[in-house]
Amino acid sequence: MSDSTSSAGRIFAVLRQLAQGERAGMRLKDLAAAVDLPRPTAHRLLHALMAEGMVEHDPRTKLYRLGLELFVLAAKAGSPLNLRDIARPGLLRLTAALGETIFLMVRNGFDAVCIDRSAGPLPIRSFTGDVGGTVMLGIGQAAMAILAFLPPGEQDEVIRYNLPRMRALSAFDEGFLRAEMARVRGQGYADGAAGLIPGMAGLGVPILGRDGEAVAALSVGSTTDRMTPERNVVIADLLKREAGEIGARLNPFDPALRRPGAAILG
Amino acid sequence: MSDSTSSAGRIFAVLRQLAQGERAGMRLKDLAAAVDLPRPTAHRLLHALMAEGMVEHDPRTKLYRLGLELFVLAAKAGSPLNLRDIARPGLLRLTAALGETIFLMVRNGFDAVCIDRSAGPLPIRSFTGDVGGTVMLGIGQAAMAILAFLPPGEQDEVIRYNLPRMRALSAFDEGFLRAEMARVRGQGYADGAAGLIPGMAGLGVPILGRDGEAVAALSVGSTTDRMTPERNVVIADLLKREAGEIGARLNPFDPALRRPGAAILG
DNA sequence: AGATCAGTTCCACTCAATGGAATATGTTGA
DNA sequence: TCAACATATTCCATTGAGTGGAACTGATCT
Repeated sequence: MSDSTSSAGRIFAVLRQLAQGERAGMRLKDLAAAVDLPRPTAHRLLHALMAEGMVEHDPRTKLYRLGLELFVLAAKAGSPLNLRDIARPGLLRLTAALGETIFLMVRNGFDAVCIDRSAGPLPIRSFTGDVGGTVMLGIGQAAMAILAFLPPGEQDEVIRYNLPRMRALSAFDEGFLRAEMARVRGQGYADGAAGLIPGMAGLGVPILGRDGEAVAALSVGSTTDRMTPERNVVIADLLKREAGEIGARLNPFDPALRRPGAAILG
Repeated sequence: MSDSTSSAGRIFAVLRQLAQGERAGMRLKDLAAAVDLPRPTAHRLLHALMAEGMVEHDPRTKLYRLGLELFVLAAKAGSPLNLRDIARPGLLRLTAALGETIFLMVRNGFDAVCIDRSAGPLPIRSFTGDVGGTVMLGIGQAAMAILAFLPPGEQDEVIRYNLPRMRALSAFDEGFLRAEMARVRGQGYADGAAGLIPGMAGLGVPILGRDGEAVAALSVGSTTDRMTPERNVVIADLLKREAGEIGARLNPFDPALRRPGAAILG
């Protein structure tokens, strides 16, 4: 933390704390304690954030919570030619064709973030949750599909970083993870082997950048009874087709870049 | 601007500038000029934001753009009992029943922000755009539905603030706006009178808080040929039913609040 | 009604952020 | 290929913006 502008650190510590905290919001005292700031400092910070619309305050209950301006910023975030815009038609086609909920997940460091979701008719529980939801690379079909299609060096790095975090939740060992990655890489898609959420199953395929490295994934979230082995093959094919098209539209000759071949995503 | 923590102001000025700027990102020089900061300061700020994951930097092109962590924060933002979660089933039902794209917009000061969207089969252009999209209260059917169902005092305030902003875009006069508000209030829904986007039409109904004040809106985005007067009535009825149910589930005896009757949204 | 606790305001001090200058890096043109 | 330029990045002495202890206010509990 050598030279980090500490204002920024504090501001986002506060915002993250509000994001973690109770849905209804947090009181000043608890928030200040949680981020380890004196009350007056936290107070001033919160009011600055309120002026920006990033935090809301219910005067009746004295609760602070995240403001809607964050949606406005998030809407513009993401890869340059906007993966989301490119992928949307594909998501809609898949939902229409399969009658399932489709997720678009992007790699973000050691995690994958859901940046779009096209909802099917049946209600789905997923650890991804909704747009903005995060999972460790390797957990769930989409994030597994991404991990399985990273270059080996990066895979190792991700595993080294994520394994300890995974153990905290459940029993994941490196051997199992690597075997699963190999299997997924072989068949070209991740399916719902790990029954992390009872009754729920899914299937994910990677979206590959020009260099053949996974930058994102498409996945289906569904129930176990709808994901039969025969249907899985059909679904995987459809997903692969769309993912391939998205990847192709992502890559070619990015006009914003000097030469073709540049990575689209950091 | 008396005592505002200027760090926060600068940080969000930078983020907003990145949101406005070109999709592909901005160079340090231009960004610094745009937010009127010396280059080194902008540079330090950007790197602090990168450490937080709020900004990404493509080393090849030297372009800075908004990072995916914003999605993570935005996912947790919004009203306490999470209007979005409450409303989602309704959005899905409506999309299924009507085959149209449904928007969920929430009031945010003088604007309305789209916080969810359930996509129908046909491609829709709307000024709202997507989740995170913003429109002035009064523009478009959803934001008009909200405006029309605010208490008179607030309506005046909104009009006073928004009219100048509106004139910049197109010819809106106060008389027209007020007449439209009265009409919408009378029929209980906003329909696509103003053809701001050629070929596109829509219909919005308010979601009312316990005090009868609009806090949000449901709207349909569609094409003019699909929005016939007869169908509008059917659509309005369906929307009203769902909006009523959402409003009801929003209000009663919020357990987070001491007494029933508190406003859910700031 | 008094006590207690959370929220808010105040302001002198200080240390963190600032930004001018210097350096490094990469880009353009000849 | 190499100079000339433009942009990005690092450095560090200066300083004023943010800090936080203390005091005030107002709400809530007993």
